[in-house]
Amino acid sequence: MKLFVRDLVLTAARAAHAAGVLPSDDFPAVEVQWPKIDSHGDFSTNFAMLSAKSQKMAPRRIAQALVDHMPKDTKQLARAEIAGPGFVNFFLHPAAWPPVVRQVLEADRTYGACDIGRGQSVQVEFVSANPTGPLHVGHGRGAVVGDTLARLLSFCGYNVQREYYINDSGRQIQTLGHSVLLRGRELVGHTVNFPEACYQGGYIRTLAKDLLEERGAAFFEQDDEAVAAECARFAAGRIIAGIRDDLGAFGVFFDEWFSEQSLYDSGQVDAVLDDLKTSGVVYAHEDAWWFRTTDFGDEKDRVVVRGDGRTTYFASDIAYHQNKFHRGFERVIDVWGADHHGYIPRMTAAVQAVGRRREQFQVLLVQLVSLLRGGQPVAMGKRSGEFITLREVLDEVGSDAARFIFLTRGYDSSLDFDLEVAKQQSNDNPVYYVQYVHARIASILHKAASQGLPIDGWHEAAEVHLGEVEEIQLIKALDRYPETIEQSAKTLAPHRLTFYLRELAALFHAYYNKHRVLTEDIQLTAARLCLVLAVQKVIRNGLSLVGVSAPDRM
RNA sequence: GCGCCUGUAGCUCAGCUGGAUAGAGCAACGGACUUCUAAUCCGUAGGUCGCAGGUUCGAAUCCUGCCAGGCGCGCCA
Repeated sequence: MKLFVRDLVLTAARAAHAAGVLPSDDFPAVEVQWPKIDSHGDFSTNFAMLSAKSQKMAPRRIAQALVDHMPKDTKQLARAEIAGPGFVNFFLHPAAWPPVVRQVLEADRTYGACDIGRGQSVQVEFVSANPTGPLHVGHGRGAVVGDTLARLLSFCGYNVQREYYINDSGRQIQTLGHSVLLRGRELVGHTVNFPEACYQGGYIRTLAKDLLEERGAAFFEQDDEAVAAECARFAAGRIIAGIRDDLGAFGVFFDEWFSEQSLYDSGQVDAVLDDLKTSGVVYAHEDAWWFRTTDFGDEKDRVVVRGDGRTTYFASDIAYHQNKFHRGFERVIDVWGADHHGYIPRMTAAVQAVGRRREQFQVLLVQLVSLLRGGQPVAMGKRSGEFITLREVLDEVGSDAARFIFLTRGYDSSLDFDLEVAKQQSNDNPVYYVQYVHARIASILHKAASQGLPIDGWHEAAEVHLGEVEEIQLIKALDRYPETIEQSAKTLAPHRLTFYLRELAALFHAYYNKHRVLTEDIQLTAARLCLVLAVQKVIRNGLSLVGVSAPDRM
């Protein structure tokens, strides 16, 4: 509907120019917005103010010219008026709205989809937690942000791939292997001194026990590097499998689990370092190799190969991101924890050094989650291993509530996740508020069906019988859905979708409390069934993009 | 010290990349179930958008400088 108004403005402007009222045909991009106040109409445009310069005219005079040349042959437009400094406000005829309901019903699951992506190949990399222990709530937030973003982008015509990067190389993995080995030795009767640097969590013992069952006691009696490596491989494999299960229970799935080690095995790390050495981006200083990230705006150069010859994490990350682009992604989005923000300048430097544009690489920093229970912080010791896992949270509050709550704020502000609130089946808990709409409508439809009423799609009665204020407001909200989707995809802001859903839900609940859908009047009932069915579809579509179920009963 | 994020109602947060009289939800107070689900709704109250300048027709939004909180600044990952 917004597009319709945009066309009105443009044709009016052209007509005014043709009639000689507007001197210039250099028009700005037409912006149409939804006014907050009813008296400002259904839509408004700031076109007159924006073109004041190029027209060399006062905004209100331009606005007048627009209004004078507004197409007269349209039935949807009731009137256009000038207001304030030069806004043109559009008032639509109530009959302009019901066709939106028809669009929703006909488009069904594809309502709101668009093609701004034009098949562009995008990778979203998220979670990517080290395989040294189970996921916690913070990872959960990253998982939901990344996953929902991927769903949104793909709904908007992007060709999306979801990837999890496994840091299965380097120090942490060695430590993991060592930790398991030591716990294994304990199990077979040795007294060991368990260093603080090792992983303290109880899951290490479980892993050791599993390994003991599989390989027998003799395995832990050996004492060499190979055994520790074996432990590491075993433990990492198990942990990743666990992570995969936990994410699956959360409705998060990946197309690719990419191994860091594979970059070393295939020689890609060495290859990219060699290339960068020849091009001079990587240089020797003292006894290490440095990346000239300052050339790309970083505050200091960064080491890629240490004095002892070992590469840094950064080195493999350069190779990794080069690899991403080699695989054909035109755009790469990384979702990171906010504590990694210092890493962004060097990573964008790396992306540019391997020949890509800065805009092709974006990082989303997801802020911290504080876990609470009834307002009190839950202790989340890192080293101690005393933390609540994502799995435990899911078991307690359920995937729907957890996912929705993670999206009730923008990812760039920190979030309090209260277990008690998340569990509550009350209006403190926004998931149920939205889901309840779906259930209520399902219930209406159920009853309608039992009375033999038509509930399968568009009915012409809706053309003339949807005129209540609450009905028009609902339809206007339905009309806004496609743009909400597009905007959240464009700005990479999945939380906008949950906010929209709450708004739509509020409008529906208000409508529901004021008007009955099933009435004595068959035509009216048929019309309202159409509306309510359309609302249900949009709720269902929106929830599905967020990865939340749309129950028929609650 | 430098950098990033945040600062909006008592609390938790939105605010459609610059629009008109800044919005929700909690909490508080007062109302609505014989009806298609009260996990809901209606009403009341609540504001110097951290502070000070600047940019322009117009600023919560953009720029600068302060103030406060969080995080980061390794040849760690």
